[in-house]
Parts: sequence; C-alpha cells; structure tokens
Amino acid sequence: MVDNPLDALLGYQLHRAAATMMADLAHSIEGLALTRTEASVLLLIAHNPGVTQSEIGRILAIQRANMAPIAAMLTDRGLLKRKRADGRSQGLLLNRAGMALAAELASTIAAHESKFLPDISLSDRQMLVGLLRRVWMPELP
Amino acid sequence: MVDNPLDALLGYQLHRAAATMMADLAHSIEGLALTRTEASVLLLIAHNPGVTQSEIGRILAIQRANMAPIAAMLTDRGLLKRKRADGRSQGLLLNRAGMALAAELASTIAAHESKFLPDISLSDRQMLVGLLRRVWMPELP
DNA sequence: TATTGTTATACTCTATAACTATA
DNA sequence: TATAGTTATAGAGTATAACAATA
Repeated sequence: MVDNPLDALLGYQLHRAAATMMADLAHSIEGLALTRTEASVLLLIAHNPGVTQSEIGRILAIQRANMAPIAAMLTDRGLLKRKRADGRSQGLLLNRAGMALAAELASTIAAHESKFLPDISLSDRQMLVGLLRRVWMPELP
Repeated sequence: MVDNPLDALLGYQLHRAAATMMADLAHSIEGLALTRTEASVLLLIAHNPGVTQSEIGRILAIQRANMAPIAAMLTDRGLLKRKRADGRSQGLLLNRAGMALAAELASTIAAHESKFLPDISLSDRQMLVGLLRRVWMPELP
C-alpha cells in the first residue's frame, strides 16, 4: 500500500476536490456548448444586467485580457448585447436566448452540485462553503 | 454592488480556494525550481521508495503520459534514480540530492499551509480536510 | 494619469491517441 | 489481453505586455 504524504494537506485536498467537481461540471454543461468560464460569466450577467467586462473580471478573477474573447464569443452566439455605458465601457445584457440558456444552466449546475456530499446537512454544507470562502477572502468574517 | 450568484456554490468556492492556495504554493516553491506537480511527485517518492511511475499517476491523478516528462526531468536533475523492477516497469528512488530537496520542500509546504485559515482549530481543520476528501473519494468513510 | 477594451503571446496543467515492449 | 513507459498533440485556463480610446 502506498503512503500519500499529501493526504493531510488542506491545499492537496482542495486541489483534488476542486479538480473533481470542475471536471464533472465541464462534462455536465458540455451539452450547452459552454466552458466553465463562459458559464460563470453568463450567470453573473444574468444576475447583474449592465455589468461591464472589467467588473466581471474583478469579481470572478478573470483577467481583462481573457474576458475579451469570452464576451465576443457570447455576443457572436447571440446570447448578449452590449449597451454603451460611457465612451470606454459598455454594459452587458442578456437577450432572450441568453436568459433561456442561463436558466437551463442554473438547473444543470444545481443538479451537478447535489451530486457531491449528498449526505451532509444543509448547515454543515453552508459551514463548509463559509470556510472555503475564508481561504481566499481571509479579510472577511 | 454586484451580486455573485456563484458565491453559495460548493464548486465555485472550491475553485477559488484551490486556485488561491495553488498560486501561493507555486510561488512558495519557485525558489526550489519545482512546479507543483513535480513537487508532489518528489514527496510521494520520498515516502515510497521504489514506487513506479504508473502507481504515482494513479495515486496523484496524473496521466501516465504526463508522468514521463516529469520523471525524466527529475532524473536529469540528479534527484532520483531508476531501478528496474521487471522488464517493463522501474521503481523510482531518491538519491541524496533528492532527499535533501524533499526535506526542504516539506518544510516549505508546511509554512505555506500555515498561512491559510490560521485561526481555525486543529480539529476543525481536520474536519474540513476530511470533508474535502469525501468530495473526490465519495466511497470512503 | 488611470481605466476600458482589445490583440498577441506564452506557459502550465490536463487529456487523448498511438506506439513499443513486456507480462 | 492487459500493463508500463513513451511521444506527440491539443485544449482550457491563466498571465503578461502593449496599444488605442476615453475618463
């Protein structure tokens, strides 16, 4: 039997758990022809009509430079429209097709989420989510 | 204020927390001239002298195809030697330089780990690690 | 000066297919 | 047939630098 010295490390467990869920998510949404990153952007716009690319990037930790092709791709697919905010920035809004896809995406994600830790209580799950938030947002409560 | 609909999702929090710790780890070990993946392989060999590439891959979820250049790189750097097990497989063993680097790596990782969730109790931390293990190893207790 | 959007580019990690040699 | 190691290749995500237009 092989001894895995990484097994007790928070970082290792985070890496394996995240990789597992991200791979499952990618597979779950491939029928929607979205990558994980594109899907996260679509959902954020759905909940925040008029948000700009730079704002999305700051919230989701996506570089401005990497947001450009994502926004262009979603626009080309007819999922969102751009509305000039000022001369240099433009708010993003889902159109009808984008809203429909976002709704389908949300239910797909809910099904995906429910596959993991199905036996845990809701309060334990929320505690877990709160602890993970503190890993990358150490300043907040 | 922007509403992030992903914030309550286990998958999203795992992704952000893992990305944060993996970026910090990569930075922490860059002085050792190791990538995260190479570092994990080095530690596994240190704790399991004679382990084969395929075994390492199965334990750490690294494709056999991706193990080959990692093992070759560690060999070229004079950190490990290969010992023929049977005609097709070979056990990996650290030599003196590899053991010294593995020891330095272990203490670097310990310092890195202690930076995250410093205010949590040991038992809470172990509970968190155990929950994460259940995310990707759903069959085990 | 700082910010927005953009293009180009490179690197890491991961995934798949195919091949050989051996069991 | 199955497994070990290897090579080649491609995709996703991420990172940096630079630029024009605007604030």
